Amino acid sequence: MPARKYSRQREAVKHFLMTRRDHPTADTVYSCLREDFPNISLGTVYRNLSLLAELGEIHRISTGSGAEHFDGNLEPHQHFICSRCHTIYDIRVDQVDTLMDAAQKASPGSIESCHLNFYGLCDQCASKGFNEN
Amino acid sequence: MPARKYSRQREAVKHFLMTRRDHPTADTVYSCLREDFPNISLGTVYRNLSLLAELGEIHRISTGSGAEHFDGNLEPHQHFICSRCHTIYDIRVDQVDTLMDAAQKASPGSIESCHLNFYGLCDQCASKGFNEN
DNA sequence: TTCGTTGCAAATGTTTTGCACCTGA
DNA sequence: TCAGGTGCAAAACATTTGCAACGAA
Repeated sequence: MPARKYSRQREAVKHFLMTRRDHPTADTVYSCLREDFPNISLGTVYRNLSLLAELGEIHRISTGSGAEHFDGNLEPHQHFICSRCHTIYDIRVDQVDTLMDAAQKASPGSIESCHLNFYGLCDQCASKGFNEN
Repeated sequence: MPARKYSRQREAVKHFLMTRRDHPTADTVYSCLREDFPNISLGTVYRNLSLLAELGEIHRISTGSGAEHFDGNLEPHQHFICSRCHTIYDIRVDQVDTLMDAAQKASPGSIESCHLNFYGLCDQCASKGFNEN
């Protein structure tokens, strides 16, 4: 890994994610940062998102539909993803540490992290009378 | 949802996944099926994978790196994904039902399924002396 | 006959990369 | 000074889609 230098852009990407309570995609980060950095490029946003994720300073969320989402919230938490509107909600489940201990016993390697996504219809969509399909 | 007709290709996609113990990508499914169906197209493979996943006859696995993987194993199980070689291992953790009950209480919607991925270095990679980065 | 399915190819959407220039240390 | 970072544009991937022909019911 090469040495790292300060960059205004990287700082802005991280700061932006930390002040959001939702889970933007790279493209959303790009559009929003453009307001402060009219010349920032999408490539730079992607490069910094990948780097920050690798450093563990942000989290990458794969929902299984379309683009990746990013999360600046480092508190341990999990996600509920609505199968209809694809909104990602934060939820907090306590038993995760116990779960990881149990999983470690059955695991072909040393577990370092765990992504726990719950899927279903969110209450908003349910109240609009949507059913699953 | 439209009525469904039998198709040799869809049957082959499903059969292929059920006989594999690993977790192929769409492209792998395509390449392997080409041996039996020299004319099958990638589009058809994608269409059938999506359809089967929607019907719950196979599972879609998002690892967060590159293409989606598919799994014909419908037994409840979870995955350990090596951060270095990206191999997906099946693991079995028992507490998942309890966990889902607990999550339901904190959830902004009705939970229907849950994807649980563990990340870390697999023993193979660890023994090759790799560290995390 | 009907309508879902296929193969093909083109299109789309997302992410990565090469390169010349810029900038922080 | 110089390695890392940036902007830009092109490329690389992964996946979806339009359409005419095909095939199951």
